[in-house]
Parts: sequence; structure tokens; C-alpha cells
Amino acid sequence: MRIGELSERSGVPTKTIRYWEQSGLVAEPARTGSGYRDYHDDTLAVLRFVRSAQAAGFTVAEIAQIIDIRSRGEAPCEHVTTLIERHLADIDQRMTELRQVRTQLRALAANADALDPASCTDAPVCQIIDNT
Amino acid sequence: MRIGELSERSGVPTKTIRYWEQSGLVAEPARTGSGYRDYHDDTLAVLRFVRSAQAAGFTVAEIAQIIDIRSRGEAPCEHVTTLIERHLADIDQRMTELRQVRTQLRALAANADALDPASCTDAPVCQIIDNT
DNA sequence: CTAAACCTTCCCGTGCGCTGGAAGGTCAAG
DNA sequence: CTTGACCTTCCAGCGCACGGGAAGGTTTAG
Repeated sequence: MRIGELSERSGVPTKTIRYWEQSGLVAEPARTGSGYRDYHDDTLAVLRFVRSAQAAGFTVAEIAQIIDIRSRGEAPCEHVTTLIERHLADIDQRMTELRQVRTQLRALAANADALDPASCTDAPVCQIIDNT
Repeated sequence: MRIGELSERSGVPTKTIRYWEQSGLVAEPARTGSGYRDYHDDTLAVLRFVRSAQAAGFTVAEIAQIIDIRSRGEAPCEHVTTLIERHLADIDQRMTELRQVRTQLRALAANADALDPASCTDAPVCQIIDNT
């Protein structure tokens, strides 16, 4: 199967497939006599795997690591578990940050309701944000 | 006051001050005879304002808009209110996405606990993630 | 006078995951 | 034979908020 058909069947753009190959997510395929990439059906499963991993928040580099471990014949389970824990921790931190920003913004919104636009001229820039 | 002192007193790197100037966050200051930037004390308040706005999640471009409106003599209150609402909506969406990814990851973690590493060889890449 | 600290502009690199486009080769239908 | 769809490689850019460093001018302390 050539790259166009693989793209069709997987929903992954050809550009992206080549990028993934270059990033180590997809093994270099066989080539036809004229140099076209010639894929095996199994590649579809790999593409699906990559999409799943991305949906779980893994980066291309992380997925490449997993595939690399796997291609050396080892089981990547341990590494994957570590990654999962790290991502969960990252997400919790990110959520905490977002909650803080949200609290900030809500305070600003309350500020905006309470302040008189006419008094804006007193502030150095914007009294809603910078009401020191 | 030259840029180094302003940087010292504000905690904003000189590189960043010049970048903000170029982005329209800080007005072009006067220059000394030799071409050095010569800042007024008021600039400190502007830098603090920018930091506050950034802490509230505003981008440099958005802050530039606010400052631009203000420098035209108008009150940016309405625009700021719109921005606040948009950011709150963005944050809610982002949090929803993060919660989904977290749910995904937790499912994977449960998967990892339940699966036998020895059976890994059956999967195309990693049975924890891709257990189709 | 000299050395160090400070300033100027300019251009490039960062991370991430692609995406666009140029310049050219290949293949199948009509 | 030609047209058009397909394929190849390579190079470049995106968005964001800076940071590094080069090459040069200025100021200040000793």
C-alpha cells in the first residue's frame, strides 16, 4: 500500500505520516522500485496506536521512546507506567494553575462590575486589572 | 533612569523590556544624547501592570490592545470585560479537555495494573495504551 | 588611560507538531 | 503522447514570549 492509501484508510495526512516516520513513530517502510513508500497493513495499527497515545496526552517524543523500547524487543510497560504517572502529575499541576488564573479573572470581572468607567482616567493603564 | 536600573527595580529583564516596547506594551522612552533609553518613573507602574495582566492570563497582543485603546484617550473597560469573559470561557474549555485526558490516563493506569507484562508481545506496540 | 560595566541594534534559536510549497520523478487512463 | 494524480526530497514557517550572542559605542571607577 502506498502512502496515499494509508493516509486515506487511517485518516492521517501524508505529511504527518512522513513526519512521524522521521520522528521514529513509524518504521521506515519498504520502497517500490521507483522509490515510493510501500506499507504493510500492520502500519494501520501503529498509526491508530499513535493517535491513541496522543489522545492520552503523550508527546511525539514520548511515543517514540515507547516504540523504540518495543522495537528492541523489550516490554515498555514500566516506562509507560512512569509516563502515565508523570502526565497525571503534570495535569494536576496545570489544573491548579488554571484554577488560580480563573480565580484571578473572576476577581477582575467582579472589579469591572464594581468600578466606574469614568474613574478610569485615574489609573495608569486600566483600573480593572491594575487597581493598586 | 536607564534600562538597567528599570530592570533592577522592576525585576523585568532588559531583553523583555525592549521586547515589550517593540510589541507596543511600553511607550518608546526618551533617549539620552548617546542614544540610551531614558525612562520616567511612571514606567514602573506600566511594567507592573503588564505583569498583572500576564498573571491573569492575557497575552502580549491583548495587553497591547488595551494599552493602545488607553493611549487613544478612551477607556478600555468594555474591551477588557470582553477579554475577561473570553479567557474564562477558554479556561473552562481547557479544564474540560484536561479532565478528559486525566480520565483517559487513569483508565490506562488501571489497565497497566491489570495487564500482564508477559502478554505484551501480543500487542502491536503497547497493550496498556492500545488494547483494541 | 584602561578595564569593566553598561548600552545599542540586529539576527537567530527555542519547543511542538505539524503544514505549505517548490522542484522534480512515476504511473495509469484516454 | 499527454494530462493529471500521485509520489519523492528538502526547505521554510507557524505561534508565543522571549533569550543568546555578536559587533560595536558609552560611561564610570580607579
